[in-house]
Amino acid sequence: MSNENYHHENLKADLIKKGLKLLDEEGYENFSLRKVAKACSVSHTAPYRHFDSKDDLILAIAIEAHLKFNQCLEEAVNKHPKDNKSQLKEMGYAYVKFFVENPEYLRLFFLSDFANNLKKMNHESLLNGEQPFNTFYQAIERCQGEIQNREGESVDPNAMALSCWGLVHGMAILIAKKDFSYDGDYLELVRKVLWAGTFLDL
Amino acid sequence: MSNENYHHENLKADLIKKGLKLLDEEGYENFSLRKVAKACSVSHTAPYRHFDSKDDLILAIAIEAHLKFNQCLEEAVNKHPKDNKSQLKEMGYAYVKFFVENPEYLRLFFLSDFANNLKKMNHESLLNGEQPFNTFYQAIERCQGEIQNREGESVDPNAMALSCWGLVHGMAILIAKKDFSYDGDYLELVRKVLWAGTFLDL
DNA sequence: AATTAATGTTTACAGTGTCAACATAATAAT
DNA sequence: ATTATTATGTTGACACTGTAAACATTAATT
Repeated sequence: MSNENYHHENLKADLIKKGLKLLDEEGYENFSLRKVAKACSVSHTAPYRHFDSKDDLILAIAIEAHLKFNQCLEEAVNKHPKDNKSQLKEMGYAYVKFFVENPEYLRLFFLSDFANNLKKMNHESLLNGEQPFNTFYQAIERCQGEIQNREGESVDPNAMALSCWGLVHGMAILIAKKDFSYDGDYLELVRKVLWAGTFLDL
Repeated sequence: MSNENYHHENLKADLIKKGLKLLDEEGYENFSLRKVAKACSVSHTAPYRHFDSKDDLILAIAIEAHLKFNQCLEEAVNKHPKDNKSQLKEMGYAYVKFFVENPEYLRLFFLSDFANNLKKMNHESLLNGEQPFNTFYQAIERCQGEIQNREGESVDPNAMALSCWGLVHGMAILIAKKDFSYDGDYLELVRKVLWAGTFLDL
């Protein structure tokens, strides 16, 4: 560390941090490698010593964001230590809330390179129990025994998973993207949907 | 039309057509104005005589695609001329099917500039009854009188709309993006979810 | 027939991701 | 301790992008 101007103490971490900030501020569309480099006061090719490509940096940022997301979901679970259904409902609410409050993460999670990045991510660092979709999925599985439909039959686990996840995911996107317009408190409406006695009371 | 090489008979329509094709083939990420221009055998700035910007062309393409989407939804409605609930279920199925078969349209519809383009579109040419989300929304409204929850109470229209739309939208995205992995026929599973006696049987 | 508008082309510019060649600092091997 | 090696930075170049300005040609209007 003799010449402070040459070696940036921890550039890799800084690129992720500043990159996430840039993404928040300017949006996915206006995100560029060179801007991130400039934000870190470093030459425009310096990131290549730490990331293979732009997509690779975005992937790293996405992983970072997933950790935040996962934390939100787990906090929701912990609100209802012994009630599986309430866990799942609370988690659905947190799921929507997270994306409504961080709409830019939607693109990061689900659009960065359409399945490619996310697929890679799933197979790598997030498979060690920190994957939010696993967190969500597991909560669904814990409920499975407790759910019947109106005829008292048990429910197809796959149909239930798709249904729960789809509902929550769809609401999050529609609201975050402002496609669903409603003249009131969106999150309150979500609460109503999830606790209406229909969700999970198949 | 004396010199065929100079004036391209109907460049505007051709740009939209070839643009849509390019989008299908190369994906949103690799879509470029110059490629579309080249596909139309025209200089790279010619599109600017018909569209203000790249986003403006994409918007026009998105409108074109919405018409296709809308057609799918209306065909679904017409399968059940007098049964509002069946109309809505069939429409939900068509909704998912459309995006599963045309995954690239997801980005076009919901990511082209995050609400900006779509918002413009909603306020312009698609407000004349051709807007698919209106088609969907109206089907929901037609059902409203027929739906009660388990306690026999009528359901908050807004909660119902968000719930129906959200479920279908979410399933479409999760499946199209291959985030929901299932070892079987996805569309059959969707059918099961929608006809399980839970959807619309609040 | 002359003027104007519509629709093309060429050229130029700044911004992008990425690669190759080079420079410096930190580390390992002698 | 000196040297060789590796890690991490910089500079410069390239092809590609969107877009604006200046110019050219054809179609439409007067």
